[in-house]
Amino acid sequence: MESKFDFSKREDEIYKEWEEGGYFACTKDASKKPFVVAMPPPNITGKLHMGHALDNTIQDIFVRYNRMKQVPTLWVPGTDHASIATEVKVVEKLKKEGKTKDSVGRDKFIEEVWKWKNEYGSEITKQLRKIGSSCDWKKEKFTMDENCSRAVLTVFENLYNQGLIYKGERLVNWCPTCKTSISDIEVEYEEEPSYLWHIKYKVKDSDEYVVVATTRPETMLGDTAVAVNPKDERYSHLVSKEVLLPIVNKYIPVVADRYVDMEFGTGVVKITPAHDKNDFEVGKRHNLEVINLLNEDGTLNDNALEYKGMKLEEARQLIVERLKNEGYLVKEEKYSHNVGKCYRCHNTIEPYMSNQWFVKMESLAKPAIDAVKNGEVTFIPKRFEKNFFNWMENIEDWCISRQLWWGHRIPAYYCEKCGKTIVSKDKITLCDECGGALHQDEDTLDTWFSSALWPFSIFGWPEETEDYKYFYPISTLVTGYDIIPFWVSKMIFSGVAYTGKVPFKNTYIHGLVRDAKGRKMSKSLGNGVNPLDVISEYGADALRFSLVQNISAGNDIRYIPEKVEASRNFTNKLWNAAKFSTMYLNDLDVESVDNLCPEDKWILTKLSQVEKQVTENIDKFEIGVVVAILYDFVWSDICDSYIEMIKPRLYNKDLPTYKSAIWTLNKVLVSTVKLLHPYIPFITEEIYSNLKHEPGKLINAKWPCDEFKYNDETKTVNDILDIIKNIRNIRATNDIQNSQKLNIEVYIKSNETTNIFKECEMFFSKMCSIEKICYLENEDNIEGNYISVIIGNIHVYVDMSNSINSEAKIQKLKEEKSKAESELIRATKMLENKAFVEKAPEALVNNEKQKQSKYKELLENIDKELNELLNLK
RNA sequence: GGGCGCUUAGCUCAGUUGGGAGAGCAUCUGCCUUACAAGCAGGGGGUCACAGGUUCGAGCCCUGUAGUGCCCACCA
Repeated sequence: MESKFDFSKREDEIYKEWEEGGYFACTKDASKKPFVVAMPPPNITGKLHMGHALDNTIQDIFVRYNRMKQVPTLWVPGTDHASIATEVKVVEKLKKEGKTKDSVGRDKFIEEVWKWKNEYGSEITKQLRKIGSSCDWKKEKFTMDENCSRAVLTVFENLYNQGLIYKGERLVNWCPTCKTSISDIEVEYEEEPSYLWHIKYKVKDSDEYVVVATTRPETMLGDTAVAVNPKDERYSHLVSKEVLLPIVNKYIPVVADRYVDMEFGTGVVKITPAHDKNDFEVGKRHNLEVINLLNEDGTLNDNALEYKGMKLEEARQLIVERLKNEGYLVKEEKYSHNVGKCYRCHNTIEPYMSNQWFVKMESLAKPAIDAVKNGEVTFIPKRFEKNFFNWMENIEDWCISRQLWWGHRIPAYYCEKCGKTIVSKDKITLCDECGGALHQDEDTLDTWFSSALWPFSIFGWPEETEDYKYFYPISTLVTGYDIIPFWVSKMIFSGVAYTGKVPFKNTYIHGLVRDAKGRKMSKSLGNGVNPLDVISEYGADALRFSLVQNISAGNDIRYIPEKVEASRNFTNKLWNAAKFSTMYLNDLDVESVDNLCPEDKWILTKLSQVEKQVTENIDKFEIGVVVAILYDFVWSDICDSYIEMIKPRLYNKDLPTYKSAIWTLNKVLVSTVKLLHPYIPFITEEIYSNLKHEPGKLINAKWPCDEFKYNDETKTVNDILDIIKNIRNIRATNDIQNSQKLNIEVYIKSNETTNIFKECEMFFSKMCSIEKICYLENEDNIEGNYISVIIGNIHVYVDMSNSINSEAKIQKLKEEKSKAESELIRATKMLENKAFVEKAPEALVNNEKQKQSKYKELLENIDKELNELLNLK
């Protein structure tokens, strides 16, 4: 084996072998329930970031684990057409060429986007290969594929026919930069400093004024009323009178509406139905005129008098100036408030009247809520169910139309002759009523409309394909909590509504990857870490391992470079252990061995225990726990203990136990790389190829399920390791170098333990430089300068006569004494507590009793030794 | 305003039905011992945010307080 794993070269090569060898494909087996994962499709404009790295590592862990358990396993990859993001990219590209969307026209533009997609859209899938995602690329899907599109159109038509999709003039969130509507959840709010302007309106036929407070004085051009609270006695006499709207110079009514908060501002609100959601509702209740002030690009339109053509910001300044000059402005108060921003371009969103398509949510939400409530879908961790309920129970109708060209065009057709609207999943050209020509709706659908269908559209739904029948619903969805409202909840209600089944059983929710200071990684902060850079420096295995080490579901993790380094060190440690074992593998010419030593039985038993724990925890989605168990097993048990214990055997070919050491080491490493493969797939595959095992690659090797249970050997070897640690500690505290040999005398009560102990004698010389071991018939005759180590039923006396440092020894004994005393007190106190003895489980009480007698005995011994030493002085 | 988290060693975090506080990194001491200095051996370090409660027993369950973060709502 090479001295180091050349990850930069081998990771790519190994991945190629897997992909070209067809190892990612799933062989259907009707007798087995498959394990299926659908990758959250990244945007075709996307670049791999740490969130993808984490999300895909977790999916890959579950996938590789199930594959090795010989479950038919399928992971379907794919990408999302990302309407806004992609359209923006292509518009930018056209701009550089001096063209615009309109100058090239719709058909040509779409062509351009496809060209762009074919050129750049697979960037992200290449990058996903770099981190080792074992998905079946032959089944890769795209949300604008024929199949997926068919699903989208079918759903649209069905929902329309059920009356669950409607078109209407509504106030929507309008992004003047992207020139499209966006849904409520696509608006992000940011707090911005501003002013609260107090403006006075004169009451008609009276000398009285009312003062309104507003953060948006420019919208007064579209005011059609002022409102007060019906209970507000200050203003009740004004209700249904009229006030003069400054600048516009027209009278508008005073209305009473419960929406007005008497406590806030002056208690009088200007009502602009066309540009504020609440005002729109008030307007509906009072039949107010709706005056739209804006063009699509966010400039003011004809209704804005002399401010026509200006940007809102510009108009605001002029209007405030003018109000001031004309004496209408009574107060200018500093105020900060939330401003809605587009989640794509981060420009300010305007509430804007337009004709849009909506999905009626209420009847769709309910069955989805039920599916989660009755456990058909579970969230891991469970607390995210509350998030889901909170979102679904307060859901409003979903605005699904977008004024974009890239995406699924809405399958609604309008008759130019009779005006009829026909919705059809199939392309139609003539009106079925009057035979007139039809033209299709210009809008496209929200990207999330198609991703909502992902778990079944990828299998060919609405066709009842073989794949759909076998693979749907998928087993586990893995995603971050930030897209529960965008995507997870939509998939759940869609699955239930259209296929009659929940789309997935388990939803594993992970957190966000933040920077070392806990900040969200973002372009504007420039604190993003590129996973590809990390991979080229440390390897994909190290990155994967560091991302899942010590994580718990749903909680954010911080990206800390030292953690990757530690992970790299771990993979290196594993590599070296394997390299060590391969030095001897040529001599392993037998299938099985019979003369196993206690340490072999010990490590094999530990392996069985680890295998069991790993399986149990991964089945509970406890990835962080699994990683910790394996890390400890490899580093501490295999490397620090087992390999050190068998070195004397390996260094001597003539020993009858030479081959059993090699056999065991190989056996343990083969199983261990299997257990580790889901986390660090590349290096384990490479190591596996160097070990002795049944033919084949690790990626689909059989998950180990060896059952070794040598309890006596395991207990005794554990105790011996404990004793060795104590002797090493005695050396350190007494400043005794390893070059100076020590002798020990051993007393063991049980014959069984004595036999095992005797087989392990050589550990003492190798691991803590013990020269001579004497066995005692009883302990009564112990005399002279000894330090005792008592572990289990093994009593070891370290002969200190040649390494006299009586001060240090007295010190050490005193420490031991005080420790033993406090332990004894603790146990005694607990046992004196009647309530404890009566109510605690019996095993626990017995345990304390055992401790009590053990420490009593220990204390006697220590006292004896101490007295001897003190008498000597 | 409504909801959900978090607070455990210097740092980053685990801690799964309540049963003597853990890891990695950092730190200190001693080691180039023929798998590995990306290493080996040993050590130090915590009133589990605070205050009450339930319990024989609480990091864990309940109530409250403080700090901190996120999501939803959007009072102009």
